[in-house]
Amino acid sequence: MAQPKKAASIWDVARLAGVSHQTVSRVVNGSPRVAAATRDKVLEAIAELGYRPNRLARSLAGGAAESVTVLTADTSLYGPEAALRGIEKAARALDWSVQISVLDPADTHSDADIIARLPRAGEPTIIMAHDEPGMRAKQVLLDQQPHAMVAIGPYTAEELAASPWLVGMDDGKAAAEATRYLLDLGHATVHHLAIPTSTATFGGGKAHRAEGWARVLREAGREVPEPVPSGWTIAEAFKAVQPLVADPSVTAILCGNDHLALATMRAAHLAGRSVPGDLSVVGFDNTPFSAYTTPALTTVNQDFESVGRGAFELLRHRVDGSIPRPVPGWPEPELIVRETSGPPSS
Amino acid sequence: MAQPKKAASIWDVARLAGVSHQTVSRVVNGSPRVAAATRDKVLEAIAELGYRPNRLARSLAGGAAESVTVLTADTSLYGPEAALRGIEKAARALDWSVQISVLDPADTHSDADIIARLPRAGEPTIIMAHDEPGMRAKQVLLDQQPHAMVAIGPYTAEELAASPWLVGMDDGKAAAEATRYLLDLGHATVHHLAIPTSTATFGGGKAHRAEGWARVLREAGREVPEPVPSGWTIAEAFKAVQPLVADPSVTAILCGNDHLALATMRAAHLAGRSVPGDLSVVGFDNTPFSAYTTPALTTVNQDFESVGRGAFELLRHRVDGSIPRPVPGWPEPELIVRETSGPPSS
DNA sequence: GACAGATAGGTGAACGTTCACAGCGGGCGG
DNA sequence: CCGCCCGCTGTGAACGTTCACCTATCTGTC
Repeated sequence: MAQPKKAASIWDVARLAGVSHQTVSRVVNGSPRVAAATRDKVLEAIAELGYRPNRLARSLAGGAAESVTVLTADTSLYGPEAALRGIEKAARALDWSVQISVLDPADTHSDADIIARLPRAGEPTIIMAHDEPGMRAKQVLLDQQPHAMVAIGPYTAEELAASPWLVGMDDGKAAAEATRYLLDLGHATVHHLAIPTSTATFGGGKAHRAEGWARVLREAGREVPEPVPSGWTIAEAFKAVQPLVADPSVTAILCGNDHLALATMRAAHLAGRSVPGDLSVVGFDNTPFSAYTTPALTTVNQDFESVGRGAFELLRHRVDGSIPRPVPGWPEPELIVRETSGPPSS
Repeated sequence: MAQPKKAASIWDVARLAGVSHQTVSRVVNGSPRVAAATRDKVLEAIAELGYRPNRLARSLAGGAAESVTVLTADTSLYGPEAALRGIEKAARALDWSVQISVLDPADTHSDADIIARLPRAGEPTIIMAHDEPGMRAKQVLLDQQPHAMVAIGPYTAEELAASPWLVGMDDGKAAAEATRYLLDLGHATVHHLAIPTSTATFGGGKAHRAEGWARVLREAGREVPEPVPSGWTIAEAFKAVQPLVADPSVTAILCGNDHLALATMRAAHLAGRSVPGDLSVVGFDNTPFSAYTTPALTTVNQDFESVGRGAFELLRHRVDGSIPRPVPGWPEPELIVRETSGPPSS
């Protein structure tokens, strides 16, 4: 089996079935205006030749795109990885193809560079990055092809409602909830080990983690300690969090994600501070491993995979111009209390 | 800026520069047979129109592919994720585009299905999956387009040398090393919590983790306990490992990857067995978090990102028919001893 | 001073599909 | 019995490239 010969084209099928190439096209695309007998002949020829439509040609000719390009931050981060997974799943179910292109914060991306990432003009695109290159990409695409782009990120309900090309969850609200929880436990204040995107736009977006944390502290009339900026890697977090765990007055740390939380736990352990006895640690994202650390991590669940799926659905509707059907919902971020949080010891 | 108009084509550039479309093509592709003056005119026109070649059209017309399709297992696994990252990085550096398509073990994939994943016949492809669908995909592509495919997986040095389309590291050897280490520590035997791909082909591939583990045990004349099969998720591993941690005669467990190891540590902790006092745990992959668990995980480092990069390089050379240059090497798997392993207590 | 060979550039077809439109019958209303 | 519309099908041109091949013009050689 499996002849290494050239793949059959629509013309080969047409010849074999004794019809025109256009009729084959109609059958393939499920047009209703084809007689049943003809359809069968064509279908038979398709089966015999093992014909498969060529995606490239289809797109070139201006047909349906059936392809998404995902512009993303580093996929070693759990959020982007999970969202990508959701997108891929949803796309695969509809037989769309998925391109990925990582926006490296180290590169400077000109507008043209970003457009060059797309296989063709108007290529449906999902942006998953709220750092500088991500924001720039968003702007470029918004200018050039607003109908064929969707951005995933931390947005408030109002932002989501105002911009039909935005998809995401309100990180700020979730961070607020977690902070309030720690305050209610009796902690005088809560410190924050922040992910890069959170500090970069700190004070800007209402939906960012650091912002939600700070808001609750202010509202409660507590001291708002300077957030401690960390890089994305665990190693960087481990280094950045040292002063925090060394300070006995620090009794609660809200971490920008579960990796940072793990680094914090490790650092606390080495500094001789017990968790949650001396120090409460709360993570973010409910990364799969977080339920299995010892002690198990208290964290905020985020269903990134569903968000990815939702982004894909929205994009699809925007592209084909159908009524912007409400994006299928997903679970709100939710605090999951496990073992790393408790009342302060003193 | 940024007119939402249709993108400029090669013809628009040709018209503006006062040359033929072919000359533009030559300039774009860096053909030497263009007069300097003409080239400048064309370049100027390109700049003015913001022209970017259309990838789709280029591929359709039979030009260089500049595109890879990655057929992969679930990207939530560290190995595939890291390798994909390596591929994407290498591809981006050369301005190639990357498609991803996940092979779901739940689906039955017919040969035609697999071919249908490719945007076009002959599309350069990398396969990263050693489960059933992955093996099938490998076979299909080997039949149809051996010159445009590369497979990543656990292979021995001999397999690698024999099949120029294979790339990978010898997991079996690494597992053997880890097992020998535990034996040398004084453990009577070593138990194995196995990843799905390892048990599925258990006894088959010499390069599989379970195989390397069993080999060392046999060579040392030790009892070879039945390997305990686990699913990929931490939750599944946690469940699967229960009998092992409950058994006081079990003093050392080699885990198929770091996630399984984390589950094992957690289970051991809940069962009241201390690590490494009562039980030594060794993981696999050196997943980023593994250095920051408490106690820090002893594991086997695997540089998947480099392997991914190597696979891309190899593919590129195979596609353009250049001498199969030796794939740039990468670090051999290496045991990293941290805190979860030690001599048996009794 | 004619001719081979190189050098620069152009022409038309091909890639595999969709889109816009034209044609051709047959049924049905007048 | 004529004409009209509708259901089905075919024709030709696009889409944006590259490829194979052809045509000028210039250079140098004998």
